[in-house]
Amino acid sequence: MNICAHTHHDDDRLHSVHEHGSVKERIKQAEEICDEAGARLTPLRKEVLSLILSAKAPIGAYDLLAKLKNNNERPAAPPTVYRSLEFLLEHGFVHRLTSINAFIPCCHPREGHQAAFLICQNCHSVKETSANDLFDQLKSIADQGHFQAQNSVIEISGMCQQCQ
Amino acid sequence: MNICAHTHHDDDRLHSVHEHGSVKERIKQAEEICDEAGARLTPLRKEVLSLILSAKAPIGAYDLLAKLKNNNERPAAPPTVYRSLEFLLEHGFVHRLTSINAFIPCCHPREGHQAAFLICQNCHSVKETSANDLFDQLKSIADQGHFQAQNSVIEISGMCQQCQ
DNA sequence: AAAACTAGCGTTATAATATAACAATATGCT
DNA sequence: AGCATATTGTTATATTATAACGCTAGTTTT
Repeated sequence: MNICAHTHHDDDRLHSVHEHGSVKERIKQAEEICDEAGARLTPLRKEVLSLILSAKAPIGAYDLLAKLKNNNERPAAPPTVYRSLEFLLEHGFVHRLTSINAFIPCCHPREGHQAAFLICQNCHSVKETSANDLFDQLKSIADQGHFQAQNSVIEISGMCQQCQ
Repeated sequence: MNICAHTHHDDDRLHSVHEHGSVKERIKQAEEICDEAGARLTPLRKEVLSLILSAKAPIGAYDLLAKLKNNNERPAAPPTVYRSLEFLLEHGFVHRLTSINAFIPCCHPREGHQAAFLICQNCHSVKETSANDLFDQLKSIADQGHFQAQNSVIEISGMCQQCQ
């Protein structure tokens, strides 16, 4: 099992930088992935991804919209943001946290993994965990129900270590 | 592990009736639980619960609102529904499916359990599973992240047996 | 090169989901 | 009855998300 943090706590941020690289590096990685896949990381998409990477907590669509408007002349309306988010989700660069209607970067965009999230209700930090055992179990539950799983949402809310 | 269905498929419905009793019986059970807990299952709350029990698929807040308006003279606005839902959620009579913004009855209101849900994207049936092993694993993930879990959302979307 | 096609984005409008704030009424308690 | 509290009514608005249509620029086809 593997836990990655997306947070504003200093210690975690250091850890996070070590693990994930700077925003710039991660954008560059996204560009490479898009090149390989024949997808287009346009300036708009890049900016939205960059905003999500820079945010130190999950960020909502309308917060992204506001930042887009602040940052530049580019006109921006809700579909501008949602379309970019759709692209970023499809290509695995970000995750949607459905229980809080917000978005965070994916720690391991190449892996196409499913993840479980630990969401701190106090400081809004999020830890992304790729727990293979967990997903094996989920799969066995689905199998026992003769259910063909396509997509899973696992979000645990509570209190992170720093906030306890 | 234990799987319960909330669906309109005939075979499942029979199964479901056998398992859970009729709407009337389940309302009665809710009344008993409220009595024990000193909570008040008012006519409004009872009606909302009854609507959720009668629906053969997850039902949204505004659908409930529309049915309330149809059924009687009682005036109804969004807060009417949301407040009842809040009560029913708190007392474990219903679950919220955050990935589809809808509500279903809880199969085992006395147990105060956490559940995982298998949501069919085709027929909108839902199976509720109380998978203890799964929650043990979740707990161990949370522990490893030194995270104090309060609430978990596990929703798997896909295709149920009948729809495959 | 002109025409047809397409992906991406702009723009306007609206749908769908949820809550805040305050007023009125019902219920339980002494 | 009088008081406190819980519940519901009511109005307004916040928040999240999508539909529908048009424009532009780049690409492909002829």
